[in-house]
Amino acid sequence: MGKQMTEMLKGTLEGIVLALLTGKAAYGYEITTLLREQGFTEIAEGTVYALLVRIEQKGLVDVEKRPSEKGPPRKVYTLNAQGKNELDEFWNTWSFLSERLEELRKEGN
Amino acid sequence: MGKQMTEMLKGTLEGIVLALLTGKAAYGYEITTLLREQGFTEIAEGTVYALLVRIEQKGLVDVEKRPSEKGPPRKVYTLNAQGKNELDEFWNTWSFLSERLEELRKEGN
DNA sequence: TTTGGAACCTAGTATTGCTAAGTACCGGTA
DNA sequence: TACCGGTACTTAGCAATACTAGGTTCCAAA
Repeated sequence: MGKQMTEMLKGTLEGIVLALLTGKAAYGYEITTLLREQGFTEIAEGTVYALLVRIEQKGLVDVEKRPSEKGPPRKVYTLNAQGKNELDEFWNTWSFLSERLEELRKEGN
Repeated sequence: MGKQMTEMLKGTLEGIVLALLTGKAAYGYEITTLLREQGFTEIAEGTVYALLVRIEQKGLVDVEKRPSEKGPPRKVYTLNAQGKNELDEFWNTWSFLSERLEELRKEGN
């Protein structure tokens, strides 16, 4: 992963995962796969699991264990009310930053 | 500063400062003021100085000391060729992330 | 002399993504 | 049976970066 991307993901990856969970519960391995499909091809597996632990501890998601036919049980994450709030805030913060950067890019000669 | 914004600035603040330096040299105190005017009202002064040390050590800027009428000498930073390359890469990384996020936002129901 | 603003510096902390290694479960294959 | 590969999750230690909270220097004005 490019160093720039790694640093830029700090603070956005959590929002990205929360957004992925909107309207659709998912488990860790699945989320990693989704991220890779969306173009984040080099996201480390461990990164995702660590992030999921974090958002669970923050109370942004509800967790349910479900058996899998192909391996150890899955931990399925569902966005709860608090998680939705956090996601709203994330979009606000993102919008602000995004607008500032687009202005800066325009000015750049 | 909101915690989300703090985390989101990781990886973008450097790009923002490089962008500010495009076509216009500036010194630390001035850059801090510029950032505040652009809406980043709570950027810590120490953060900017530390960042300037970093980009100087990475060789992205040239530095010149100039006397000031009102205090200790200013350190004026100018974007050099390597800095312009870094800024280009920054915009590429930013564009990628930005596009992914806009897609995610659209999908969010 | 003291105060305040301009201008810069830095040690320590918290957060977060990555590296690298591991465990558990199961089906297929030699 | 024994092994391998894919699914699925976990964790300890490291690196990068923004913040906190102090500090220093210089000069002019009160």
